[in-house]
Amino acid sequence: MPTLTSPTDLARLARTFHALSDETRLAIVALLRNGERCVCDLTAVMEAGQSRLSFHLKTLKEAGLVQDRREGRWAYYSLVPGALEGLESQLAELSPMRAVRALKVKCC
Amino acid sequence: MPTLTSPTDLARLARTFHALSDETRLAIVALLRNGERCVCDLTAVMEAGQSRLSFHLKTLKEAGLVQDRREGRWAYYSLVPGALEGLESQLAELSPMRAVRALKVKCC
DNA sequence: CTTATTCATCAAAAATTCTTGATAGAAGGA
DNA sequence: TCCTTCTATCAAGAATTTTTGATGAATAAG
Repeated sequence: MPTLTSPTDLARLARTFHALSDETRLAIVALLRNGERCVCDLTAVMEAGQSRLSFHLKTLKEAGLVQDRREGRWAYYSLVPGALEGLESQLAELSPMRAVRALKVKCC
Repeated sequence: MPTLTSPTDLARLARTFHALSDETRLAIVALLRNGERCVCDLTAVMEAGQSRLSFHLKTLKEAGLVQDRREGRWAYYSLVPGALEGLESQLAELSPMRAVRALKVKCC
């Protein structure tokens, strides 16, 4: 039975949510839904200076939500496959209705 | 087509994630899965002073994640039904694989 | 080799968030 | 009424996060 009450789990989950708790970072994630982008693209599309963007990308990367790939002088960032889906699952674990929903599935 | 790119949406979503970005608040949510609790219970169970807890409960309440009910001198807090599930949906919208999953459902 | 571009990192300042202790209100019991 | 309990709020300080501008490394082009 995964209870998700361990302080360690909660701390890690809190850090992940923190990565998504900023509008700039959410906008980055929304952009990356459409695929990989280099930092220069992101700086152009969003209204953000380069070092500011770099800071937020680092935050997202440390949370395991995005990954980067170097090519020449460009850094391409993309969503880590499954990361958001994993967070969804953890959120579901946090929900009080999980048991009920499981029951419904069994019944129908 | 809900794109979830509107700045307003992102700002609200960011605020919701912020409410969950703190270990103390996550612990509160985890506790409230089992049902309503008065503040005095929470102060006892968690290692937190009363005004600290009050601050975090207010944060969760303003994010629409918990609600309170007064009874005599006690304040009972509980999860807002469906709030976490709603957040789950928004997270799903943010995920790049949504379209693919929809396709899979169609195919199988 | 010199220059320009892309990006990460650093330090300082600004802004925000969190904690703490004090105060006050509301409710109930003696 | 007086006292205690439960809770919210406030202000001050502490801590953390974010922004900004500067610097430097790496890459490539002229």
